[in-house]
Amino acid sequence: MSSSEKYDPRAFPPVAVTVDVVVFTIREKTLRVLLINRGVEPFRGEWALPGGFLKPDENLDEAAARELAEETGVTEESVYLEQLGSYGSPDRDPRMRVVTVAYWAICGDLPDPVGGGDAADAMLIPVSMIEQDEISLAFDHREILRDALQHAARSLESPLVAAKFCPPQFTISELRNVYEAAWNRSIDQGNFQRKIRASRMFMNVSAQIGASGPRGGRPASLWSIRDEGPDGEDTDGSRDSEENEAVTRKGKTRKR
Amino acid sequence: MSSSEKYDPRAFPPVAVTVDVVVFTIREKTLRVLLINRGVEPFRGEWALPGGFLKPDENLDEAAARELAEETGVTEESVYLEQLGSYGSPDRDPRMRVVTVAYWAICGDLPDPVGGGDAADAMLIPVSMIEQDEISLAFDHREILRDALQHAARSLESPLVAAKFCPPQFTISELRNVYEAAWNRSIDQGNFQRKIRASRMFMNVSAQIGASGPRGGRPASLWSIRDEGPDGEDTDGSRDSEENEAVTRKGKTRKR
DNA sequence: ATAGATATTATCTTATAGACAATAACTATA
DNA sequence: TATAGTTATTGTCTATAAGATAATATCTAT
Repeated sequence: MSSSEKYDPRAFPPVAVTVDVVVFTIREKTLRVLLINRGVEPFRGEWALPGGFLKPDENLDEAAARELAEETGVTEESVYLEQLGSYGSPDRDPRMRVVTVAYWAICGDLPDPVGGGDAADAMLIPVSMIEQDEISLAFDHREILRDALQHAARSLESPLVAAKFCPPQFTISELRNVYEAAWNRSIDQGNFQRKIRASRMFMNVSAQIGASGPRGGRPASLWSIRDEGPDGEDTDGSRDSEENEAVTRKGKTRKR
Repeated sequence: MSSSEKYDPRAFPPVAVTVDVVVFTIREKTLRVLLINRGVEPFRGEWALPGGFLKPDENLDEAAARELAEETGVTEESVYLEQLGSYGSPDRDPRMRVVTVAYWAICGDLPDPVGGGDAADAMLIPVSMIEQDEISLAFDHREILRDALQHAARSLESPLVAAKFCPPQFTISELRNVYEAAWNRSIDQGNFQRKIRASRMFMNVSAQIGASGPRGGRPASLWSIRDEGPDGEDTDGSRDSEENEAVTRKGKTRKR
């Protein structure tokens, strides 16, 4: 086909375009994904990613944000939401040709009883259950979720992305828990601390007045994403590197 | 919208799905992209990415491979072709709603006079011309190309991807030229040599019997992608690291 | 006061990147 | 043939970062 006939509006094959969203969050130190139990055929009773039709007047990002809001109630612009890729096998939906544009999102705090409308059920399923085939997904959503996990693991190399799993103010240990949940291995406390402080991506709020955890221990300091300015403050004295730095994934410390 | 009505086939908005391909290659040590001069309205006479409708019986990857073959004649499976992302602003095509799935490709050797059919013209345009706004693109193809360039620059961190710009057998300097063209800065010869050899991603063909360049100089050895096996041979004696290693982008050597 | 738990800092070793110098092997030309 | 120019290849040095590991600080619970 030459490009001159590419945009002939009279002869395009009938295709429906949907947007699906892979919503990640962390619960009980476990990486989880939001799944909807389908109430209708096909795949009735199976779990699927939340999603829906692209509407005539919205672009793809807007459609994804809308789906995210409808399914979770989360509307803040602070949410991390990024396009993952598109899936369009001719038979991925048994009823008609559907191309879906997949997004993935990080929600630091989800309202617990998600789901609504006539969706039969909605749950935050640990991704380990899907990886171990303990749960089967509708359509090609297992493939989408696999790609999303891979993409998320890479994106987490930037601590700024990892911080999206955390509340606005967080301890360095909370941030470390994100990595341990997503990468499924333990990370050395001291080295991680050094890395994060040296990155200068975060700033120290309420210097060392965090509360102790339920099992005691020295209270941690609270951090938040640096709101920049030509040169932000430094509550403590660390003033090391610039602001590149990523958290590496090839370390050898194993999951506890 | 709840997921139960998501797949109602009777009520989906009319959308056309196309596939566009950003084809990169290197000519005269310059990174270039294949563009088609549009022969019809809208954007008649402007440059656009090659692309076309998604056909009823093919998936997205197949459609991209077909477009690539139709527009360039390249059909080898050795070509690097990867999905980039989808673009679906409601007004990106003035005539109707079109969602396009963009791909990007690396062609090591393109037949020079590309283009065919009733496409008015096809050319390999240096990406620097588009970056400097010396050429304007149809639709949102400038945005797509910008994203493709960014994605390609990151993908090049793996020398295996960079090697796709080269013929099956290549010298380390040819491989270095890929980085210099794509990242637009010079790279230290010695350090690059060390890096590539240490990576063990390539193997030494015809040990040191390459021909000299047109301006003389010590002849280079030829390399190709390692075809693995439990432990491939080593024409020379280097036997350093394992097989991770990426080429870093943050160096300070400036473009010559 | 002591044990247990977590946070934070410090040391040491190793690997790698980048800067830079030195050598090797060719072509072209005086 | 000698010499300059060009490219390929190897070597050395330094700075930086990662990982392992230990030491210290500050809390809770008993």
